[in-house]
Amino acid sequence: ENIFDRSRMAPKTPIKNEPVDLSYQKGCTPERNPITPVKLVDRPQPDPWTPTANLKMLVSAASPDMRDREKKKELFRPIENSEQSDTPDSLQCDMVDDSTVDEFEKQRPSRKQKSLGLLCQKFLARYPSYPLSTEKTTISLDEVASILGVERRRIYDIVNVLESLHLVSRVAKNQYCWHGRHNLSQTLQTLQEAGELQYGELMTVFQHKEQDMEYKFGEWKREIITDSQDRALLDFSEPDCPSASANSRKDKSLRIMSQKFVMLFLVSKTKIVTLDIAAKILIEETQDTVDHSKYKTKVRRLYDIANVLTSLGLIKKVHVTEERGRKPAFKWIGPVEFPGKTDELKGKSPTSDALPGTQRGARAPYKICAMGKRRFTRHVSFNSTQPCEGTRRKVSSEPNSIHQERQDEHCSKMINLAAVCRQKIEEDTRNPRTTSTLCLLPVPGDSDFCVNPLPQAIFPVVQADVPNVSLPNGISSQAPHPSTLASSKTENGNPTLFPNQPFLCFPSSSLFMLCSSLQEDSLRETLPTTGDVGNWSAEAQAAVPPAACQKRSSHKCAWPSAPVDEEPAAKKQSMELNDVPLSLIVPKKPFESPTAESAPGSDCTSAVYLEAFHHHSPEPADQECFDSQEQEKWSHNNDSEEPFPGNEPISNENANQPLLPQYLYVQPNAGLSSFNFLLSANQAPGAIGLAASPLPSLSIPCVMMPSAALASFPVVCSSAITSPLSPVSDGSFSAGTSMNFSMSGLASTAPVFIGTTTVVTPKVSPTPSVDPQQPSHSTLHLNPELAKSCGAVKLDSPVCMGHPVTLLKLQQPSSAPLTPKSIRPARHEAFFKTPGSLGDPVAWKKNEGNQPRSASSVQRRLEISSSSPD
DNA sequence: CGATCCCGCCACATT
DNA sequence: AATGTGGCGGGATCG
Repeated sequence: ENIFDRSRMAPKTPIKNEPVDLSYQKGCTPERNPITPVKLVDRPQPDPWTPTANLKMLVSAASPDMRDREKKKELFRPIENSEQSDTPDSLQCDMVDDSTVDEFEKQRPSRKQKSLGLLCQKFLARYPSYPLSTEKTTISLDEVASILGVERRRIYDIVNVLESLHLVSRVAKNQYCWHGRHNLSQTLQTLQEAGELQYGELMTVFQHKEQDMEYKFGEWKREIITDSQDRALLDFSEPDCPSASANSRKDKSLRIMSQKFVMLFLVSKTKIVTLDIAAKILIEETQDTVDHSKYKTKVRRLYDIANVLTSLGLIKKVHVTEERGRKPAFKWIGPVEFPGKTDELKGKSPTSDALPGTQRGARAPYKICAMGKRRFTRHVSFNSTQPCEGTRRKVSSEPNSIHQERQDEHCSKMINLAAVCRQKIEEDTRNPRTTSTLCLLPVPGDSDFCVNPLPQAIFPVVQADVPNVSLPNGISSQAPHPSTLASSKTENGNPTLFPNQPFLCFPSSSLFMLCSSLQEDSLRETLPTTGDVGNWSAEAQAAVPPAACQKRSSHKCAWPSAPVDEEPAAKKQSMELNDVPLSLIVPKKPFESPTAESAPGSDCTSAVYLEAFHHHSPEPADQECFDSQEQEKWSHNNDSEEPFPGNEPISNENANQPLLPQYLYVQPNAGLSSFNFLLSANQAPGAIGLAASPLPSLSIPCVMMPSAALASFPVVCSSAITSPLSPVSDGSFSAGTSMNFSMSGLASTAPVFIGTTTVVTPKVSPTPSVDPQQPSHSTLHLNPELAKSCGAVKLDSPVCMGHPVTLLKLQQPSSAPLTPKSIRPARHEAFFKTPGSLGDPVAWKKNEGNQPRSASSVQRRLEISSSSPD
């Protein structure tokens, strides 16, 4: 419930009603709610006359908390409340009272409904995950508490944890400032490093045999005790001046605990920490006198923290079974790797400041404060920038380092994206059935690229909504076009699994990197886990003029060869820029120009860049980044050759070209793109060359999918694409050349098929020359064709046991926005729609709490942007 | 019955 | 002194 509506809730919504409820109501008709708890509440079937009920009633009546209950009750009966408000009659009230009592009794909101986790979600739903830098959201504890219908005490619990991660900061009494997740990755990185120092070794021990653990633990404790004082302070950024602010404060424990808790995760190899261990470690009590009560208390606190972290989508509950049985534990599902070289990036990105329209610019100069102290110098942001003041409270923490935000954001986005993907994958791996899946099927043509034929080779498709969770506003949330939406839903419902089908189906809104050959060492390339991602983007950014980054809106294709200078024309500004998850990769090769030429005519929703990517292989050793477990998992399922997008090793040696892996990268549209693709351009022999005019010269094993500007669409590609065949994109693409993806932007989301097989690739309109401008026409024509082709494929090739669904998708999208004018509007629409509003409720629910948040943020952004002409 | 964790008392901090 | 914070743990609920 909460998840959906946040769109409407303005921070200052009247306290009267639960904002959530209101929105909810608006969004859905009451009739639809039957299943929701609310419904239950409404049900006037008071049966209060059970002994228990009476008793409870009396008690509640007598107790002061009656109020609260009333409040809660209201929360749970959104509809009624709203009605009431509308009809201000005492009568109503009375009725309410009666019913309330009864109802109340009956369904005293279950404990769960009042859980801290839920509360936290509500809380988070009120604020954008990635607030615009310009908007400073202040949080009034009182207000929030009343709005959410809880005592302030509870809010403290939440805020304290959030504060420990720098999602908020205390500004004044009763006032907090919302920062969002912009700096989250950085914070986490800092924590990781700190954790490494503090717990690294210990955790290692823990993870292994418990035997020596005890011993180690004791040793560790002693150690800690000796110098921990110092350390502890360090870790906690807050205490800017540890010395000054008399560490006397014993408070902050929740914050500190929270940070430590997070550290444990980050340090842990398995990313799983049991409460038991965490509690023990965190007690840090001098002696092993882990007195039970203390332990108990610690655990209780950890639950509190865990709830919040869970709401943030950073951890999830799991159970680990050990000799003793199963223990409660939590698994880290947040970003794992962080760009190691923040500093470098910083220095490197010339563009950052230059970015046009960057709101950031408006910000006050940030000070870099060396608060970090010894080891944290680097992570300035971590500490509040203020000079120490007497007390912590006084220190109004400045929004954490604003500097290098772009990079950070960028990186974090990447990371988040990756994390999301990974998470999703993991989940899916576990329950393939529940989620839509991305199937990588054996690709006939190219072995390098080939996917494991095993049935297991099912990859989760990242739903459009999924990415939303962690992604910054623009990025993940592709505002799906209505039609798109429909299609996507369909997809959700039916996992795109084509047994034996030579297609690769990719979820939209995800970033994938496909490479031709697999190499062990290239693991670091793995999208999800690696910190490299950040680097890439950073690099790319640096290399490419900022302007180039965005602009699908402009419809111009920024080709590498073609200077991005045109970009300025694009009005869309920097706003989105920040959100652009990926940066363009500038082609280093000359051959690109041809491509550019061919493409120029067409509007590109997204810019496609080809680039010879050199891995700087900064850290060959990076493998570690990769969660070993994950690796195992993957390898487990597939013979080591998993072509999993993220993990796929980069093609290398076999590449024809001396240049190492080249990637074809499609720049997502600013903010709205559905997904990004990175494909290795290196062509392995037999690799697919894109026949399409755009990249003829390039032999690209794979084709990238354009990020449909607005739409998220699935891409299907067969590995063996013969040159003659041009990938067919949805109508909008007019199936011209693969490169025409750009056009897709106009089109709604349509699945893209890239296939080698003739069957697969219907040559709709092979002509690259297709005018992007008139996608509509082509679209029309094409659609039918596509449909046919699809049908043909389906029928003809056993390979494609494809679901009809898939086919449908293809057709649907095209049909929607055919008219030129519609196109425009469509886009516009897309602009304003957020996955949240459009998305499938179920899907949303499935996702972690953060999704909603991000969505909301997106929405906010969009709304804001709306004001300005596109 | 163990896992969770709500609830709110009450000490301490800040205003 | 009033009000803000938040440690803390009893005990209710959940599974």
